[in-house]
Amino acid sequence: MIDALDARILELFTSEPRIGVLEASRRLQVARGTVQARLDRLRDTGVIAGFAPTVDPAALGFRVTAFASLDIRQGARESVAAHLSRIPEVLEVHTITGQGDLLCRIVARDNDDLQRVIDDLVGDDDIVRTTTLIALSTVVAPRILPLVASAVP
Amino acid sequence: MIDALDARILELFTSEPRIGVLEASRRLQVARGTVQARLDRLRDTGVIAGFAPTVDPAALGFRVTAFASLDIRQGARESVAAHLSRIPEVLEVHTITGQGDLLCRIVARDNDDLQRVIDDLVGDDDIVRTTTLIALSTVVAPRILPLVASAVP
DNA sequence: TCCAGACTGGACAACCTGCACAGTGATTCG
DNA sequence: CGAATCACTGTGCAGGTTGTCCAGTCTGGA
Repeated sequence: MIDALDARILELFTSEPRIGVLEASRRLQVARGTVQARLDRLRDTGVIAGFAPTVDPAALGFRVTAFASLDIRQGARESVAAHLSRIPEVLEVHTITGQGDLLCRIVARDNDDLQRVIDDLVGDDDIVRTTTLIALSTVVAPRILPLVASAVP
Repeated sequence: MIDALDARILELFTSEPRIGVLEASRRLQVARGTVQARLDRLRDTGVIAGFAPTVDPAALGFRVTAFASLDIRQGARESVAAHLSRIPEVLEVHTITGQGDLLCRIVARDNDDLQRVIDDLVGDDDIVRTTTLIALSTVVAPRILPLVASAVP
């Protein structure tokens, strides 16, 4: 899938994104065209989904992160999904196995605000039950480099 | 915290990251220095955490995403955290309220591979119980723009 | 009214990008 | 075995962009 050079490119651009292709090629001791071609390929194959800036919700004032598990009425997934996507504090929703039907990642300004967001959430009659888990602290921050390294043959 | 111009800058760089400061200033009808100053400030205040490439685990061959809730022995959080951070498939771990003690986001190549990852996970004696939720589909993909828009006064 | 902060428009040198090219080495295939 | 294919190298060029200045203007607040 990817080789050691790809991994080193990903590592380099993850730790120093503003580095540029030329400087990267110098650091990696390869030709500029090679780095360019690798980056193009990584983008084409979808490994690199994009170079969007990473926005920190906490810095925007949304200091509370929580996960909500939703049980929904059968066949109502579409409408619930539409409902959830209209709530800006809902950052991510997955269909899951197990107890609940949907798992949402949500943020709020504080605990009071979280109550408001959850009230918004459950404002849909097709949502039967919810369980909310508040994230108290981040033990391992979102990361991808170890996985990239482990993906190299 | 941020104003409408900040929000438009974030939107623009999120949807077209390779755009550059100059082109952005043209699109937004403001001076280049303004965009540059705003970007610097957004980075200084931590709103923009970075411009790291977004790596898609699925494109790397890790097609299964799951969430594992771990109950751990009291006072063992540190050692468990160290244990988890050594597993590359563990992308993110939070301390949470509620049933479990830790919530992990993990990926694996397929369901068989997920079993291996979970076996790795529970290989720590301080982990008392685990519940695993497999993400079957993504209803709302990770997003931040609606939140950015809602943060504007 | 005055001031500090933000925005504008302009300038400059230095740098980087996108693109192209020929040459080389390794691997695959007939 | 020879040929073809592919990736990488090293190089060059034109054009655009960046980082960094500056002076002037505008705005809201003291």
